[in-house]
Amino acid sequence: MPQADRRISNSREDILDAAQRVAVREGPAHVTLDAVARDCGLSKGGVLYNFPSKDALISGMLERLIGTIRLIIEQHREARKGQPNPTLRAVVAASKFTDEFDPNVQMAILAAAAQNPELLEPLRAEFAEQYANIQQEAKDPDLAMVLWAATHGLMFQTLLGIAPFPAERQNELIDRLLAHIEKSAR
Amino acid sequence: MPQADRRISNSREDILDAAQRVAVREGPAHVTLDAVARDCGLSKGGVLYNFPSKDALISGMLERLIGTIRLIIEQHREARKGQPNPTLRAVVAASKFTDEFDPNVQMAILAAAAQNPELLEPLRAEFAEQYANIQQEAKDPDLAMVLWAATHGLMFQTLLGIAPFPAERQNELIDRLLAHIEKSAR
DNA sequence: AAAACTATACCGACCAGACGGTAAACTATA
DNA sequence: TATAGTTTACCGTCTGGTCGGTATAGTTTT
Repeated sequence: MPQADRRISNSREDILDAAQRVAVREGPAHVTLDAVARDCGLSKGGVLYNFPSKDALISGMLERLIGTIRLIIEQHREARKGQPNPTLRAVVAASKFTDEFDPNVQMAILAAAAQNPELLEPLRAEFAEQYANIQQEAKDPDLAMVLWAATHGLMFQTLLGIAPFPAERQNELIDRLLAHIEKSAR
Repeated sequence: MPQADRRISNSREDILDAAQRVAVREGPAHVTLDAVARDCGLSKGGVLYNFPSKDALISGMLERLIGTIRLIIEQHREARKGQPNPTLRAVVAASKFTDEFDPNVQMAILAAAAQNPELLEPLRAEFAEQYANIQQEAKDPDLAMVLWAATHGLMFQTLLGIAPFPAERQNELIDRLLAHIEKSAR
């Protein structure tokens, strides 16, 4: 990503921004090519020039989403370098910041994935990598997996809006998770 | 639900059966009123007579799904009556049988919920009840929640096809979960 | 008991709108 | 002037939903 590339066309980023805005503002179902085009001040043709299909657009959204999450995780992991279970702890800690990512955006991706499961491939890859790292670092791999899964359980519950407790309680639980991990490392 | 009621019209059940078949056979995106009607040998009008809207149909699917899962959980809970954490252990144990419910069916509901989150209300209610029971029964409520969440994490991973391990490993993990619960009860 | 009436369950043609995608023409830039 | 980027106009399809109509069974009226 040299500067040249970015200047020539930051339309892609603009379009992805617009797609997110549309998802947040109008709901996951309204992330259509027309709506996105309208929002970013481009024509539909212009959008389709940058993303040759709607699936490509959704893919772009997911990849960018994973990218930013990855960054957060990486920061947390850096801070825990040398300590036990750095990846697991980073992932769990990062999950506290998930609220910043609007559920509607994630739901838009999920809805698209219902029609074309391959769209989730980047997510699968990310999970596979996390899995490998966590397993390798863990003294008790099974326990590590349980705690990793718990994080996802909490995330999905809030994503779908079916969590039976408020956000603060969820944060408590995440802290409890982290405590568990530290205890298990000893 | 006296017998009379059921005999007068089992169309609703027939339609729900068809909707499931369509979801499994053609994928979540193809669960349309036309497709369901075709599959159950009714006309679209007939389907809409029984379910006044597509949302109503999806709602029907979800409610029936929850009903059957509830049954399984109830059986497990009955078998654990008097022991500690009966609900939590029942829910976790029942999650082993989730594979029997085709992901496509669940994805169809999820996709519809992206357009109308209220559709998930029955699920929210079910979760709230599980939550209340589990919390009340647990000696360590936080830990119980972590394990409950872990179950959901595993379920969602396989539902979305992004689990980084095979089904056997997942079952191992569930057993590990159960072991954890028993240990924590002492 | 025959006729008139009503309710239930269903049919199937049709519609309006949304949506993804295409193609040709235009524009600016290097 | 060639190429990248974008616009405009249009198309075809899919889909949820409406609506008038029908057949059958049951109920009331005469």
